[in-house]
Amino acid sequence: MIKNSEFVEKLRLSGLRPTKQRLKICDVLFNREKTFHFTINDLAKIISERINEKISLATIYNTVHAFRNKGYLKEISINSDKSYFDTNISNHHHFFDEDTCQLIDCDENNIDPINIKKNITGKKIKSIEVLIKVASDNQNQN
Amino acid sequence: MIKNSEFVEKLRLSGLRPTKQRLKICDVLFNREKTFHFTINDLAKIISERINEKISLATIYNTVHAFRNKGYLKEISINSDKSYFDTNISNHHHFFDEDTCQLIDCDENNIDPINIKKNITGKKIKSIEVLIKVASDNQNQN
DNA sequence: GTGTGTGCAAAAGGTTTGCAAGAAA
DNA sequence: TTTCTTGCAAACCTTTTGCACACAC
Repeated sequence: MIKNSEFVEKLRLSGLRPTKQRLKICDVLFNREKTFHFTINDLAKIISERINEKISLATIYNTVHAFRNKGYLKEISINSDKSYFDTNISNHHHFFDEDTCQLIDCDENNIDPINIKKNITGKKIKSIEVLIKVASDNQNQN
Repeated sequence: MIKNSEFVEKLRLSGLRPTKQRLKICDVLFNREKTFHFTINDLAKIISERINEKISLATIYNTVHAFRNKGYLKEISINSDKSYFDTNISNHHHFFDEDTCQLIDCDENNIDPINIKKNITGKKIKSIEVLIKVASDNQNQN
């Protein structure tokens, strides 16, 4: 259980004012046992279920983007109509369950480190993401 | 240079009627030396530049999705506001240049095969995609 | 007070859909 | 003539934006 004052400090340190909305979003995002994978829509739904006052969608977008830019959230590469975020910011990879559209962290022991032998000239590698798409066996697609 | 009759046959074999629009799109997509990475918007622009008659956006979406479902195109996982497709349907990975928003095929010798030691119970691995994001060195992000 | 953050509604952008007209079989 | 495909416009959904008001400092 992370205390409110810790969030306040963390936000201050990164130059973000600890507003009521941001603290509430911190609470929803980071007071969890397991890492949390979500879309903005998921998050908005959880927030509206948990609290009386509503946080505007624009604020949720702002906050999530601010947290991502500060490195408190990771945005996951999936081709989807929506963006997925992850509270686990460590270097790790994902399963994506196509049946449920859910992300699942891939344990780091479950996959060997990726080694890129030759990079694009003049560019720097910013990230390496592995996405393992899975689905039930009895799936037919057309 | 692939002949029109080859496209006709290919489409027929997959149960798709070889319409004028689909054949034109085949020509734009598959009559190339190198593999082609594109968004629907890219494709629509190229089509409208190359031919007199216009193909409706809805038809382009229909066709690209049909081709993807038949396995003639691969959809690439990137978190982006738009979908990216690839005419290279072989097992391979990608660089994504964040400066230009362009995909670049990663040579298969450039990265060792990915080995997933433990899969999600009850699920089958449908694909493994590696995305290497690169950008110019002098990039600051906030 | 000054600057930042919030909320609302409107707008934007990509994608999908419904349906009538057209083309392929 | 039956079925599939196209084209258009409207609808949809996620995300962004502009701006007035509120809050943090």
